[in-house]
Amino acid sequence: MDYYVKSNDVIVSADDFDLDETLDCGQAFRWKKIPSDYPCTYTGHFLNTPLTVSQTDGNKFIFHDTDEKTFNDIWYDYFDFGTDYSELKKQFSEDKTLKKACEFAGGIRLLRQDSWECLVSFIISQNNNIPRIKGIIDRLCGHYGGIFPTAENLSSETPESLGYLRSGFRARYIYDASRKVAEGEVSLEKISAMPICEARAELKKICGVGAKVAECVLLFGMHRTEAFPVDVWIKRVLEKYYPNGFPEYIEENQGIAQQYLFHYMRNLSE
DNA sequence: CGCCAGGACGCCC
DNA sequence: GGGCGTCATGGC
Repeated sequence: MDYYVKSNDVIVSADDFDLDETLDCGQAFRWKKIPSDYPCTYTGHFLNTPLTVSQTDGNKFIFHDTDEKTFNDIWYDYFDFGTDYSELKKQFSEDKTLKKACEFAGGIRLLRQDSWECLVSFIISQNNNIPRIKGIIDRLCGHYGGIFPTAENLSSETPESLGYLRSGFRARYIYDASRKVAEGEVSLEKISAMPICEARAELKKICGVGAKVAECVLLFGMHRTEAFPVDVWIKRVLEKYYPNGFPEYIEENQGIAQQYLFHYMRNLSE
């Protein structure tokens, strides 16, 4: 990754990075593709910091209206520019199926998202499809002025007052997560530093957080790259390509491998 | 219309 | 421990 500042933009050249593949592969739900003069432009947030970013050609990116400090303090980490994905994909490609998945969408990067937003987002994700998950989160943020609400914000709601989300049975789960986090009964900060088994158990204290959601929070919201969420798509991958188990040598990065496989399997038939 | 979705939970055996 | 029905909503 290399960059320079030009007027109000930070211009980045980065390999192993594709905006469509990274921002629309089911790890984050709040980035929106918008029309622009560039081939591909997305707008979104990390916490309260907004960003509009374009991909101009293969490996050139424009972080619009961004100063050098904001880029270094926020976006460098958010887009995981400190990780060598080329090296990771080289390791993954020792496995035949993963090699195909990496070739299919080699521009996926594991975003370092906010743990609280991830927790709520993946509670909403259960037994749900991606377009509708996005809709519910959109209504949630819309209700709070376009910003993802804090646990304190949401703990003053009730499952009933969350009706505007049309999130169904998940409303009381959102409320329970908000209350427990706001009151300190569950500390996401402490969980992120725990050994992974303890972290899983701690997350599951929240109603509506089971094995899959806990794994997603660990992977996407705490960058625990050994976390391995198994949803229906990954279940199909495991049954079809890994009847004897997933390669052990990938273990500490199996969450990242999972992202390539998820995207590969989901788009295979399209 | 029916089937499905980045599942969790309670109940049953 | 594993199997099964239920949960609310809407995308396709």
